[in-house]
Amino acid sequence: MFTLSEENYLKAIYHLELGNDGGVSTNAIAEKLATKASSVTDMIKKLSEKEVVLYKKYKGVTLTVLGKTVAASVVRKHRLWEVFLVEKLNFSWHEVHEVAEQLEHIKSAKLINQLDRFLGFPTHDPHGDPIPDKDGNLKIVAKSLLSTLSKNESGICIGVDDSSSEFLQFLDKKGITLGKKITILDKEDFDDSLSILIGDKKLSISNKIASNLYIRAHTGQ
Amino acid sequence: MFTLSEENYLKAIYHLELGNDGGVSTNAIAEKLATKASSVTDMIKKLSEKEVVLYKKYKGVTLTVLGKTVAASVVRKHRLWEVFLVEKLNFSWHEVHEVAEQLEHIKSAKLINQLDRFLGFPTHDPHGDPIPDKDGNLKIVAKSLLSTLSKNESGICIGVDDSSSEFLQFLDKKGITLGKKITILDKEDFDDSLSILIGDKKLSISNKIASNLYIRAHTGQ
DNA sequence: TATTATTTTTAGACTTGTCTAAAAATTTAT
DNA sequence: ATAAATTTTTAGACAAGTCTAAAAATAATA
Repeated sequence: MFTLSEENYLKAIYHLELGNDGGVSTNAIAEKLATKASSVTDMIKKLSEKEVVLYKKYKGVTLTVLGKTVAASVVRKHRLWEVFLVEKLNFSWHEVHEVAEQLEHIKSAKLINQLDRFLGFPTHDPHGDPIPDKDGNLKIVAKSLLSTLSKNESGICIGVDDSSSEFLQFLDKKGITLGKKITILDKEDFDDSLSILIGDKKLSISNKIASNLYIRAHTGQ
Repeated sequence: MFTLSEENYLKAIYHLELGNDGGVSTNAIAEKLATKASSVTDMIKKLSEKEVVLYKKYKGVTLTVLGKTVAASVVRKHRLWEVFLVEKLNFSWHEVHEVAEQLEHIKSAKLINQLDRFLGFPTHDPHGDPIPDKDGNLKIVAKSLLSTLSKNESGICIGVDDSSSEFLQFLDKKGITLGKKITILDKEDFDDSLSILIGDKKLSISNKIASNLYIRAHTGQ
């Protein structure tokens, strides 16, 4: 069994490994968890003894198969609870993270399996992130950043890269939500801003916004 | 804000105060929380500084108004989550306690208010215990132990005194659930066992069982 | 490659919540 | 009312998780 703190470290390492493949640095973990590098070293030693991470001094850390399983289970719980909060308790997508951060540590296999069933076995959370299955596997959906589309291309908005409360509330204000069709009307060379059509509304958005929105990738046109 | 441990102490004191009115003893708290009296003394000092309990050395402890509010809020959360688990996630009444013991510490006012609404503002948990309202008040329903009824009297089963997993599973096996009508057919002087009619079934139960079942009290016959 | 800068680890300390063992206060019984 | 038994508190210790400051290792630069 793992403590709340151990679970948080495993989750952090899991997310960091998905970004850069190869070992994860002490400093990167420290920054992600808003703690100090020395604390990370201490915890890594403990996790290493529990055989959930591989660790060589000064060489960074990687999750073992067991570690990956534990981390994925925490992520699975986090995202299922987020779905619950939005679908059943009328939370907005920008309000769920903090609460899910607590709920993800509740220990009960039956609870999470029944919750999964109750929610209809969802595959993605309210931000479009995939929900790991019972074995920790996640179905990767091909996706592109809106900023990479060309003029006249279009697609369905399926996720966000930055899921900070501020960004999500900004999207709410602009009427940008998951599932909506977006078409690039024009691209401005000067500042890479975009003119888009979303639903029946025309909007102008900055490149920064477009670089944080995922669009379902097309095979054909 | 209160730590998990502080909340557990407040809850324990709250439950003990409902039983015996007057100050709660260090030993009683220690037994309830399966800890040592010395640990209780330490924690009581901290709670006293936080002004949630009144404490005089060697004289036991009582909750302040603030302490009672905090404790009731924890109990409210515990019982609402129990309703959720039974009503929505198909848990049995004997499976909910352990999980609710964890869920009761999740901090989010919106979560608990929305959960309350989602469940239809329930007034009692799956064991028949009342759910405190937002202000910590609970509606006391007049109730009697089944063992106190006389021959030919009847009533509705509305709760249990002992809500241990073993007892609840025993009741399941016998087909005794909340909401069912029970009629005393006969009382045995020898061992105070009862012959009862529950639904359309005749059962013989010991006095120990009858002393752990609550029946809605009648004003008239 | 030698030196500087950065990253990582170690050493020692602090907090929270717990424990054991012994002392002090209270209660019970003679 | 004094002695015995019980309850409660104090004193000192420990584990988990964190921190600061300093040392060691690695990486970057001249």
